[in-house]
This record gives sequence, structure tokens and C-alpha cells, in this order.
Amino acid sequence: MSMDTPLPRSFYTRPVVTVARQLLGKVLVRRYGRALMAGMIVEVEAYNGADDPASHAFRGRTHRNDVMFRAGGILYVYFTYGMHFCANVVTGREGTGSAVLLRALAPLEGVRAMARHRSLPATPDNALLSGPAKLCQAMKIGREENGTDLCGERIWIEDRGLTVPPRTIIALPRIGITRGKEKQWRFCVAGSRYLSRRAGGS
DNA sequence: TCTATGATCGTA
DNA sequence: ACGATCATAGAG
Repeated sequence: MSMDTPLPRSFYTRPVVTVARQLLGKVLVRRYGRALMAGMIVEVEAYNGADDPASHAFRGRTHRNDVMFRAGGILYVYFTYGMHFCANVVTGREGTGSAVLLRALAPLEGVRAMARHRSLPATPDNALLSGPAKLCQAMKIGREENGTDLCGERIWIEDRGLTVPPRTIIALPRIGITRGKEKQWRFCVAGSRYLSRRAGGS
């Protein structure tokens, strides 16, 4: 698949754990003004709709989580802890309520812009995108991006051939939840230095 | 109305 | 270990 070609909508209309694993190695691209920012996905978590007690969708469709229940291939952005945004890739068909939380990216493009957004010096830095709220701050993803079509021109995910072999993917329990802890639905690129702090990164 | 609580992060 | 800081949902 060539550069600048968003993944097709069919990529997202599959079981959420499948999508989560296959998102590792894919590249999230964000156009913001003149800035083009990009990073390779190295850590994600799957949230399995109404069947998953750890998911925002567990208690059914509400105003807050409405975007989660739409057809896959869009972004679900939510506000948490009174100060942070987190971004999810919605999966499945209309009414499913499943999504993949983007937890960490390896910086590829737009490092200067992302560092500025994070109030950090523009030096090689593994703290730019190493956490779900950090990557939103770096890439300027907030309330306005909730519901953004990932097959559009502002935010998309593409395949640059940075394949992550299945054997280098590790599955672990999800982070920061009180229920559903037994599921190992957090997927990381083993050994990446860009994982989130709580995953063993910086 | 009122309250508890986060799919967090930075600093101590 | 803790403070910052607030939308959401459920209870009264």
C-alpha cells in the first residue's frame, strides 16, 4: 500500500481485538494547519463494546459515548481526569460500541510541532507520544476531533509497510481499569522504547 | 442539585 | 504517593 493512502473502511469493520493487533506498526497521520505529524502505533488497548465492563460502552449508548456506537473507521475522543483527552479508533458496525485506545506512538514526522504542543524541547525525545493523553496533546487531538472520519483528510491511518511480526507482539492486561482486568487486551510492540510509562516505557 | 470517580500525567 | 481539575452518571 502506498503512502498517504488511508486504510480502507473495511479494515475497521472487524472484531476489535483483530483490529487492535493489526494497528500495531500502522502510522497515524495528523494534519493540523501546515503541520503534518505522524507516528507509528506501538501500544493499544481493545475495548469490546457492551460486553466489556471496562468499556465506556458497557452501560449502553449515551450522549458521551455515542460516537463509539457508530460504524467503524472514525475517532472517539473523550475527556478524562478533568484535564486529559484520549483517542480511540472505533471498530465494527453501527451499534457495536467497540474501540481501540491509542496508547503510544513512535515519532516519525513533525517532531518540532509535536514537541511545541507538549511544551518540550525539540530534541530526540521518547516522551512525545508515550501515553494516551500525551499523544493527543502532541497531535492536537481534542473535543473537536471526536467523530473525525479516519478515511478523511485531517486524521488518518496508513500502512507504510512497517510490519510488526506477530511474534513480537505481547499481550498484557489493560491499564487503569477496575473491571475486566483478566482480559489481556493491551498489545505492545515488544522492546519498543516508545511505550507508555505504565507499560514500561518512559 | 449533589457527589464520586475516572481508559492520566508530572512532580515529590 | 499525590495534586491538578472537570465531565459524566447515578443517586436523592
